[in-house]
Formats: sequence, structure tokens, C-alpha cells
Amino acid sequence: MVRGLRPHVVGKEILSVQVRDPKLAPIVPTLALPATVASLSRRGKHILFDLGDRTLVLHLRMSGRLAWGTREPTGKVRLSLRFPDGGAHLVDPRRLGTTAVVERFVDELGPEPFGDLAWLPAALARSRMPVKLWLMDQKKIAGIGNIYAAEILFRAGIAPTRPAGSLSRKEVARLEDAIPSVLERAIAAGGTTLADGLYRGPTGENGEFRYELSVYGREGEPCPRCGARIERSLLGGRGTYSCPRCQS
DNA sequence: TCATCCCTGTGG
DNA sequence: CCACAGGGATGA
Repeated sequence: MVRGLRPHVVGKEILSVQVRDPKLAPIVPTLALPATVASLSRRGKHILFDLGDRTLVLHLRMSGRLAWGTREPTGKVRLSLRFPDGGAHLVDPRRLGTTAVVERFVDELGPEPFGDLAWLPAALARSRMPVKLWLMDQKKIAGIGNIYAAEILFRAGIAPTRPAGSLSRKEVARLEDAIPSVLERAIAAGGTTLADGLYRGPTGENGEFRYELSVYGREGEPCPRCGARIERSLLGGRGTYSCPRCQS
């Protein structure tokens, strides 16, 4: 989403801000204009508009997306940033998304899930959490959500309930491979637009990773690897999909 | 480590 | 009507 939005907003001045959700109103006084976007980046699931002397931080949570266009998108627009060439609109039907303006963005997020993951074995070993919850714990490792946690564990052949600290050296190695593999593949596919079409790219395009999902949302369907029925369970209150034969 | 809450919408 | 949904903060 950041990659798609970046060319439209970096170096551009925010001409006006419209807030259409009272929950988001507090940012208006702090987002004093004029302001120019020096850079657009991401840390974990946070989207960071660097405005030089402050940073606008967006988190889309469950149902949010950022839509770019010259016209207002259809849907529940909660916040609009108008630029010379168009607008960046926060569409968020469930209103769970959050915004903040800070002088300096500080976080308690774990390392990014890319690059050298040599720190992973020791970090996993310290925890008895179910490995799926560990992967989704943003303080442990940043950026992995429910869909990709399921897909990562399938690829690694590890059951979601396994305590993080119980993984063998081999299993950790498979995880080390699966984490960036799945995420990079999903990003290349433009993300995961499910049947409801809630998530879409900044200009409305569908993310095609949906067609590459192995287990997420596929309860009762045959495992693409072994044919066994995909199971759905509840873990940490979240729907959890796995293959009972391939993951142990 | 859990249940609960925040919100709204959709589908069974 | 109830269950559930790409997330996370909070309090028990």
C-alpha cells in the first residue's frame, strides 16, 4: 500500500484535511497546515507520513485501506488528505483504524520480518506461547497478521498450537525461510483481497494473493499438498486454519 | 495468558 | 438472530 501511494504523495503538499469520523478529530489541530510529505514509509503495520517536524501515523487495523484518486472513493471515508494531484482517503467501515501525529515515532515493535532473521531461534526459544500467537505478537516480530501467520506455518509444516520454544532446529530453519517467502510472495501479488473486497490497493486494484492461499479461509477444502481436509480452530480468539497432516 | 471491548457489516 | 471478520489495547 505504501509503495503504491508513495509516488503520489512524496514531495507533495497537503492542501487540506477532512475528518469525517469524530474519533479521528484529535489529529486536526496537531496536523497544522501547511505540511509537505518528506517521505512515506512503513514500520510493521504502521504507515508513516514524514512531515519533517512531525509524523502522521496511520494504522489500518482490520478493515481500513488507503485509497488514492482524484475523486472520492465509494465506501466509508473517514479521513481525506488532499494533495495537488488527488487525495489519499482512509476508507474504514469498522472505524477501527487509528491515526496520530507525533514529533517522533517511537514503537515497541519487534524486528522486521525480512532480511537476516538470525535472531529468530533465540527469540523463539524464550517463549512458551503458541507459535502462531508468537508470530502475530507485534512486539516479537512486526508485521505478521492472521492470514500470513496461517500461511507461514503451513509452509513451514508447523502446527499453530506448538509452543514457540518447543520447535526443533529444523523447524525454526523452515520458519526462517517461510516468513519472508510468504510475505514477499504476498506483496508481489499485491496483497490479499478476500471475497468481500475490503482490502484493495491504493488505486482500487485487487491483491491476487487470495488465489495462492493454501489454508487460510479454506476450512473443509483439501490441503493442496496432501489432500487432507483443512481444519479451522480458534486460537487466541482468532480463526486458525491448518492442515492436520502436513503441520505437526 | 485469557476474555472483553472497540466498531460495523455480512453471511449463514 | 448469531457468528465472525485482514488488529490490538486493556484489565483480570
